[in-house]
Amino acid sequence: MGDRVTKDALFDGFADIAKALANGRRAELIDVLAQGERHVEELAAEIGQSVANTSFHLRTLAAAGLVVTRRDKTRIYYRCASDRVIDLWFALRDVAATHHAELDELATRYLGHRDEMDQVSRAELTARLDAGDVIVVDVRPAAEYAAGHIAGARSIPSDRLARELRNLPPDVEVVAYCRGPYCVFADEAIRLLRRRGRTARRLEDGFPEWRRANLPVQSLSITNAL
Amino acid sequence: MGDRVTKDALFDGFADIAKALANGRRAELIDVLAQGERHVEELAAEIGQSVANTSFHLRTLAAAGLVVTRRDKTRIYYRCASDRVIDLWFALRDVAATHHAELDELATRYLGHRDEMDQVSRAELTARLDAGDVIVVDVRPAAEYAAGHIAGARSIPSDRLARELRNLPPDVEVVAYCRGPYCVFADEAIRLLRRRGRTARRLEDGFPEWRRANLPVQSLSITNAL
DNA sequence: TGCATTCTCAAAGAAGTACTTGAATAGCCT
DNA sequence: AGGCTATTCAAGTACTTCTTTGAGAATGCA
Repeated sequence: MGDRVTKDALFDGFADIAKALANGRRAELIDVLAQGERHVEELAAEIGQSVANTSFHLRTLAAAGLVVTRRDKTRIYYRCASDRVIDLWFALRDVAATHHAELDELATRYLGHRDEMDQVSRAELTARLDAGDVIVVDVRPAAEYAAGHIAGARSIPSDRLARELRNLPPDVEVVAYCRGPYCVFADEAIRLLRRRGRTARRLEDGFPEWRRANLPVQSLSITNAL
Repeated sequence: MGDRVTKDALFDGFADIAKALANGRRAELIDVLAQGERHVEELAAEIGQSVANTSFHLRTLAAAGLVVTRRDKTRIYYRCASDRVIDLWFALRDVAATHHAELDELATRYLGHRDEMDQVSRAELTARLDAGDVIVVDVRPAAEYAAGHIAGARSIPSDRLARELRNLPPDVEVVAYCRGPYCVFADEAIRLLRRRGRTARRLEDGFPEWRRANLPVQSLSITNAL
């Protein structure tokens, strides 16, 4: 009790959690799993890795307790172990954005320039949803919409937006959202919508941040309006 | 923009932050630096490592942007780059406590059994400090008290408590605090005080949590009552 | 029961990390 | 200027991690 060896072992335990996140592919996995549960094959496609390597990274995350699994027939679904894991991921991103010297440049290269002023806040969207004068479009992959989305949002994955645009009622502003601040789907959607003459803005951040703010969400099986 | 290679580079950037924390000795350093700034030699003693190795770990933390330095004469003082780093450390500990299978056992082995019911909440201590019917004792090393402490607290580092106990007014409850939930100083102090017949309790968590809750703090140079 | 699907495991090489030792640097003080 | 102190750097060894490949295990369906 109180000795060096035990203290070192304890802090090695904390470091184990950080080790689990200390790989870019695993960070991508957590970012995807923050949207909701997914199975291995989909996750492998999302992070652009082999199924074997994805499985290896998922086991690493599971060994640290960050993700848990559920089997349905031959599929195994992974999900974040709890909202605490999501909060840790947010905190990590936050530190990276504030202090990591090169991250700004990397983010700009991946995302392009984004006009922060041109985003809809969660508070504004809540009010506009109540007023009913806005169409909210979820441009993430359909599996993520199914696992959970903003209550009242409509799913149009970004690769289908060009085709389905005609089905959106005209003369109503569109608000698009995606995975979060480091996701390009909503930005691409906004650009496309504006080229087609629509009024469109991006929701600040994405679905996980909306959910963590205790705002109303739905999933295709369970409705969880708050 | 939006391509695989750039996305991987971006998430490797996030992983860099996690890598910085992915070592037990660096985790200990952050836990100490969450108390306030310290110089290399002290930090080396705190984590039980050589100065060279401590310096190496500190540079690793600095390269990731988690800590920054300040020179004063021949000493170099390290401190956390911002409160976001502290929040990340809290989030990491939180996940570890909730999901890391062996951490509970490691923590109990290091800390011994701690009666959660027997702690003073921050809210209660704030009220009692206003009422003035309590003595608050900071049992961390003197350097940490100097860098910042609870407003109104008195410094008695745990290794000096037995000798200085007689100077504490009798018949007043003592509340001891230290670095946080994974620090043994306050627990040891409480045990000693009770053996000597004093009424004594531990403050929940420690100084960094008090400060992050925006409660009044002081340092030996600057007073920052809120 | 047999076969397909989905995921995990094992081995192996390349790359990266931790800690020690001893030398080098940078700023102080007389 | 010269010696002093505090810190960093460099080299070396032992250990760990990442990714690929191909085999293996668990479940479901016909």
